[in-house]
Amino acid sequence: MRILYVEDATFLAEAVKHNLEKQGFTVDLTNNGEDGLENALSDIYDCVVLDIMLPKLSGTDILKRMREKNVQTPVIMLSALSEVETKISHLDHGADDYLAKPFKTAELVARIKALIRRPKNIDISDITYGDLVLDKTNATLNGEQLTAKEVEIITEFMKSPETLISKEHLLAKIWGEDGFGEDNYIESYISRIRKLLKKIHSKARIATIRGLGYKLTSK
Amino acid sequence: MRILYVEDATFLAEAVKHNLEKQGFTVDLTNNGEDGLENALSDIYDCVVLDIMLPKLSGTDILKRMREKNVQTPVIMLSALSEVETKISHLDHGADDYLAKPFKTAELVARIKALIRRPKNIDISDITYGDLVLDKTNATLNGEQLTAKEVEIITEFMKSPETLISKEHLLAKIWGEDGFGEDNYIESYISRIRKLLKKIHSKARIATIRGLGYKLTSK
DNA sequence: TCCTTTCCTGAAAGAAACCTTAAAACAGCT
DNA sequence: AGCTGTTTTAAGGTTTCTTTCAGGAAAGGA
Repeated sequence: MRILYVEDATFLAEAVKHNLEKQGFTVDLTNNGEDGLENALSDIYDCVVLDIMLPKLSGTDILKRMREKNVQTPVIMLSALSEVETKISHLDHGADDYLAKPFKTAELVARIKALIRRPKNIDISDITYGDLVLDKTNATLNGEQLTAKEVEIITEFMKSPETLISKEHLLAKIWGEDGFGEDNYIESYISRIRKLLKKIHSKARIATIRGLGYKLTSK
Repeated sequence: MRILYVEDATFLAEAVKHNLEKQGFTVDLTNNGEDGLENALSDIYDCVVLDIMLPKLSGTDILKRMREKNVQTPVIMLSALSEVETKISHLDHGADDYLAKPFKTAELVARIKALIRRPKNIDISDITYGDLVLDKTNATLNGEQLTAKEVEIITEFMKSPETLISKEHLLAKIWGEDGFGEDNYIESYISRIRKLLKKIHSKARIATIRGLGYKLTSK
């Protein structure tokens, strides 16, 4: 498992690198945005960790360019206090996760592992889970026509099945930016998606975990 | 929102405290490093403000000890020295922000608010103790579904197993602030958690230490 | 031992989170 | 502009969690 870590604070970078290597990862370290981008575009990594504040080219820019070039490596963004508000727009731009500084290395490791073990075929048009087949090109779930928002939501669940997904996450990822979405948007869509699952006679269902979120499960 | 402010200059301390309280914060004041550390380690604050020059124990030391003990409360450092190097070394040690004296109270208030509303990293790593596995991602304990409050309480115990945890601590940490909780809340939940542990057939149990609190133990 | 305090526990009331439905607002077409 | 399908809003109903209450059990002190 090979990881690219772009970070200019050498002190931190070395510490984290050491920790990740202890976990059996191979870690490439880059201390500025330009080199970081170049490495990231090589598309050989299993996961890319980007600090936001970087010399020459910001982490946000790297992420944007990666996705433009259709490099779909999982990305985790790191940020310090002042950049915190941008969390949502990062998820929007295709980051897979986000971690505020300071963080525990153990937590970064946990998140990297979570990203790496999740199914690879994410941006390919078909995602499957159990008896479900989501065809993003045609916007159908097992043949049933979906709306744009339905596709986005179902994608989130199918990308990480059996995993809790919070309303905040969905709002940030799908309604984006200033997150001025309401919980009820989601409740409303969940309701419709459940109807759909029933119609399809899928074994999978969306379970609610009160106070925390939802998860797609077939247990 | 509860704030700890460790400052030996009484004049300044009182003024700042007053201002913060006007903003609706609850403020605990400590005028020396030792007491400051003790309070900080209680881990019930939403933010800790540390002067650096303190009698008995410096702010830097308090910060270091906090992070050692894995207390991740946001910390703002105050100091008369405005040199860049000190700033950096504090941020390295895990401070979240830094303010040079003299400062305007409004500025401090603004920074505290910024820190507090910052989205917390949700710790997704599993916590284990003996035969127990708390999966915070899915809100389960050895597979059993938990409610939000149950997760919070069990987290406290599993973070510090074999350690006495007082009701006051739990109330402050989970029900927050002004002690608007009743002891019986906890007794009630402890009861349910014990049932759960039995159901799981765990060797661990929650022992009562009369008059003082509870602890998670497997002895 | 008896009395007081503290704690436990189950059941019921209350509160909060969530679900569902239908209608209004909106956006993209022709 | 009018039509169509999608998204948002709103409201009331439902479920589940949290708090409250009350009676009983255990612990400790006199």
